[in-house]
Order: sequence, then C-alpha cells, then structure tokens
Amino acid sequence: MANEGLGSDKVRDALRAAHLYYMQDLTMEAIASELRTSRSSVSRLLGFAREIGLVEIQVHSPADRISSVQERIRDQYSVTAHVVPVPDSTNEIDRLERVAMSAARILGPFFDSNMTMGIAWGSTLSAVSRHLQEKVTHNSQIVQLNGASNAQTTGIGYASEIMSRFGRAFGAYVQQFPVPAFFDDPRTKEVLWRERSIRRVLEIQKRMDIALFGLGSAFADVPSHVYVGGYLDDADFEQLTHSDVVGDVATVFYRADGSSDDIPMNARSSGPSLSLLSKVSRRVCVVSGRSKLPALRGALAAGVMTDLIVDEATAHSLLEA
Amino acid sequence: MANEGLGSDKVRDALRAAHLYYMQDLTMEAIASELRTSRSSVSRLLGFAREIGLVEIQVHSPADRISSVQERIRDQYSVTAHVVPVPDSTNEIDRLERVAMSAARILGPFFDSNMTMGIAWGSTLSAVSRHLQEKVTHNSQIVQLNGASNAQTTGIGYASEIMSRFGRAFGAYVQQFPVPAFFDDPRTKEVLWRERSIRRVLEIQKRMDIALFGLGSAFADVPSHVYVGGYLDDADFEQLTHSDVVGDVATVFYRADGSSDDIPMNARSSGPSLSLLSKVSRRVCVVSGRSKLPALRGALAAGVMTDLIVDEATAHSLLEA
DNA sequence: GACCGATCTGCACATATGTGCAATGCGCTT
DNA sequence: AAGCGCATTGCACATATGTGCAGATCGGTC
Repeated sequence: MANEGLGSDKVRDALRAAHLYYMQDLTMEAIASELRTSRSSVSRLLGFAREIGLVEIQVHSPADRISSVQERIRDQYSVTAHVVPVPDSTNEIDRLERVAMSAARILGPFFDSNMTMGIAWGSTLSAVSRHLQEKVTHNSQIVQLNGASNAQTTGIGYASEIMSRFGRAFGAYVQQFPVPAFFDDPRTKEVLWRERSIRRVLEIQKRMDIALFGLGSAFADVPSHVYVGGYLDDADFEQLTHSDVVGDVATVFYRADGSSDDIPMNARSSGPSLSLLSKVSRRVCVVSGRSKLPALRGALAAGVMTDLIVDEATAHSLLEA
Repeated sequence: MANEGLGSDKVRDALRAAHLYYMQDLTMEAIASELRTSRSSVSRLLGFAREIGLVEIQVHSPADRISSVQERIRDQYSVTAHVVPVPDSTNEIDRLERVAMSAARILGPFFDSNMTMGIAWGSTLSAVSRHLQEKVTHNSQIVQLNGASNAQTTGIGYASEIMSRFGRAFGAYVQQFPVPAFFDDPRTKEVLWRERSIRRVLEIQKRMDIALFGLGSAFADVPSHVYVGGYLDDADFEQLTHSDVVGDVATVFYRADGSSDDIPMNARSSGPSLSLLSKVSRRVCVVSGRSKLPALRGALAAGVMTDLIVDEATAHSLLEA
C-alpha cells in the first residue's frame, strides 16, 4: 500500500473541502476551482469527508421545546427518550431501518476515546451497525455482551459482523465473546465462567461505560433472532411461556413486572444479569415497532435502560392506557 | 402577534423536517409527503431550521491530523490556532468575510448558557457578528469591552449594532458600555470609573468567561476603525508612534514585545488592561490579512489570547522568519 | 362585508449536487 | 517495454435543492 502519502493528501483535501463547504458556505463549483479539480471530484470528496466523520451534523431540540412525549416518558419512567419521527403508515422493515439510522447518529456523541461499549446482537443492532457514522476514537473498545453460537450454526458470522462494524466505525478494539448463547446445562456455564479467558471478557463487560441493546420478543411481528435462529427448542419455549416471560435483553429474560429471578433459562444464558447491567452508567435501548410494546414495558419496569431510542408510534402507544 | 400557536407549529415542523433530512437521509420530496406539503416548503423549512440553530454542523480535524501549522503555532506560542483556508489570491475584503464566517461558526460551541462573553468592536467583529448562527442559551450575557463614542460621533450605532447581533444570535442579555472610547483626560476616566453604574459593567467584564476581539493596527491595509473613525487626533498618533505601538486590543495599545506599560494613551482608553484581560479563561482573537502581522506578533508576545482564528496566508507568514 | 397588509403556498424555473461510465494515469508484474 | 488491475478523473446526464413570483389565506380594520 503506497497510499500513505496519497491517502493523507485525500484526507487533507477532504478536510479543506469540508471547511469551505460547511464553514464558509462556498458552492462545490467554487471549491473545485480552489482545489484545482472538477466539481464532481469535490462532490465525492465531501462524501468522503462525511463518511470518515470529518463532518458532524447534529439536530437539537431547543430545551424549551422538548416534545411532550419525551417529557412524559421521562416523568413516568425516568428515562431519556429519543423519539424518532416515522409516519404511522411505514412498514416494519422501513421503520426499523429508520429508527436504526437515527440511533446510529444519536450514538455518535455518546461514545468517545477511552470508553468501552458493550453490545448485544440481534436484528435491531444489526441494522444500527449498518448505519454507523465513522468517528475516530483512541483506546476504546467494543465488547460483546452475550454468546452467539447455538446447536445448529456457530452464529458467529452474524454477531461478529455486527461487532466488527462497530469496531471499524469507531476505530475501537473488538472483544468477542466466544461462547454459546445458551448452555444446555447451567453447570457448564458455571465451569466455563471460571476459565481465565472468559473471566477476562466478563471483567471487561463489568467495566463498560455504555451498553447498547435491542429487545427480544417472541411475539414481535418480526420475531427476534433468538426465537427463530434455532437457539431454543420446544421445551425451552414452553418453559419461557410458563415463566410469564415478555421479552429479553441480550438473551436474559424478564417478566412484565421487570423481574427476572427464578427464570430457569437465565441460568443457562450467556448474557449479563439485569442487575449487573444496571450498574452501567449509560444503557441505551433501541426499539422499533408496536409489537415490542410488552417487551418494552417489561424492560422499563426492570429499569434496564437510561436512554430509549424509539419510533414515534411506539412511543405514543407506550403512554396510552 | 398571534403567531404563538403558528410559530410553535413551524418550529415543530422544522424540527421534524431536520430529523428526517439530517438523521434519516430522506430527500425533501419524501419529507414533503410525510408533512403533507410541497417540496419547496420543506426546502424553506430546512433553511429555517438551520437559521434558528436546530441544526449544528461541525467540521473536525481528526486528532491525528492536526495541520502542522496549527501544531507549530501551538508549540511556539501556546495558543490554539484555527486556520481558515482561503486562497492567497483572495482580496482583503473577501478574506475578512471568510475568516469572519468561520469564526462565527467556530464560536458557536464555545459559548453556552450561564456564560458571559465580552466583545470588542471593530471591522473584524462587525463581520463576525453578521455571520453568527443562532443558538439558544439561557442566563447568558454579552458585555461590551470598551467604549465607542468619540468627539465627532457617538459611534454608538456601530458598536451597539454589533452587540445586539450577538445578543440576538445567542438570546443573551446585552450589556452596553456607554463611555467614550478614549477620554481626553485620564482623570475623567478615574472619576467615572468610580460611578456605580460604570462599576457594575466593569464587574461584569471582570467575570466574563470568554473575550472576543480583533486586532487594531494603524498599518493594516484596511486601517482599523479606531484609527480612521476620528477617535484620535494628530498629537495622539504622534504619541503612539513615539511609544512604538504596533497594535491594540479593544483600544488598549501594546508594543512589539507585548508590553503595554507606560503608553500614555492607555490611561485614557476605556478598554480593559491586558493584564485584566489575561485573567479570562478563554480569549479568542480573530485576525485576517498579512498586514496585521506585526500587530499579531505583538499580541502573541503579550499572551493576550488563548485561541487564534486566522487565515491561512497570515498563519504561514507568522511562522516565517 | 369590503379592504388591506402580511404571510404562506406551490409552481416553474434556475442552480446545485450526485453518479454511471469511459478514459486516463499509475504502480506493479512479466 | 508491454500488459494488467485498480484507483481517480471529468464529462454528461439524472436528481435534488433553492427561489422569484403570482395567487391564496388569514387577521385585523374601517
């Protein structure tokens, strides 16, 4: 790769173009002539500048105009809500996509150098990972919260792809968690958890500054990955139903009242207990779609999140009844 | 004004449009249909959103790519430089305009609620004031650093217009300083400085969190306002030359070595002494044009600024010789 | 209710920006 | 030196955005 010098030039030009475009309001035409290149190259250069995070665009709600929805969610649940505007008519696929894109951009300012972010995996997080904006950080890391392999497939491809997208976007070190999502026998987990290689990861998880997760729900329109990926068998499902489970966070299940004790599946899960999770100073939950409402209510009851990124319709439903 | 309800709606729509445009990357066309209006209205709505500061755009230099110029200025002068790219061929008018526009945008993140910003007046600050982006702050104020009236005109219009632009942009309270730029007799100043109404302003100045100023220079291509506005007579000029003055900050003069003692004019000036100024935690200086180089070197020697916003050519010249 | 002025709207057009594609250039291999 | 693969460039065209203008709308006034 002899693009050291060239790549450097490209970044320098991109930075200059970004300055001229965003700080001095020149047109691309004018920038082109200053940079002695064509307008179309400038267009591409600016695209590049945005892509590598030289340009950061934020949308603020003036403090005196926080939507009443956000305010009411804060009052009722003590959670900072970020309500993503999406028309009610949008289908579930697009809705998730749009919530995920907003989430990715909201996340940017939350994560910085010297931080550790724990992430769960699932359709929601996968979507978020595809929309991350690059941001250079130093000495930061991404740690996987729960295992991803199961009886049928290793599942690693799916989860590790999400992880590596996060790692790439932030220039962070990626810490995988190479264990099954669920153990067949809780004792296996106990034993494995004593291994030094695993304890190292558990230690990192314990020290994370941000946790990011979606909500699993067996009843969602698009049932969550865990429920359809072959991670659970019929007996497991029955057991969950029997335990009155309404959802899960990183494969740890909970009931409508937020409790998660005495749910046998949790002893077999590789995810962090909800009480451990609540020790993290910032816990961001991304939710899209009304069908996750029961799971969301349960998660709120469990006090598992500090920030909620949610689509408008679901936010409204949350406040009804 | 019955636009309470309407204005509110407009802001709400603008916020929504901004979200959809900047966070979800929808086209204006798509936003128009979600908002049930025309695309052109959306274009205007987004313009409005930017105007009232709902949207904030920042251009970062990735830490590992701070231009060597900025780095060298930091090494030599212990000052954070913000180098504004402007082609060398640009004329002085446009150059000032572009530096001012960048300065206005760089300033945004520096100023916030509960802060007090002191500002000087002059061609540079006037240009900056015309490019400020709105940003809502609370309990903040703008305080004038030096008087503006002189023997011929009150000069108030000029200075107060600058002040009020700053006040409007930040929603800040504006504290004028209704005294002459220079007193004929230093004793008049001493006496006036004991007045409670004046002391109140001086107290506010003493507590400011940011100071913003340009540099005055008798030798600049566009000689500074102070030197042509009738503030000084021939005897004054002679005295300044005799004192080896190379420039001024808020009508306080200094020499090439940064010293400002024993310059008789300063006893008559309404501006804050340089030692008082250096107590402010952030002191931002805006400079455009090579002809201000001697004034800039002097100001740097005086240690009067913590941040320097300067055009590229001048920054380069600064590092030569 | 007619009138006025100020504001808002959408259309039609003017600009500005994004992108497929063919051409060019550059480094490397043979 | 010729050949190859890959990245970069500018052109021409496709989209997307900005804006003058005429008509519509809304309060307030007489």
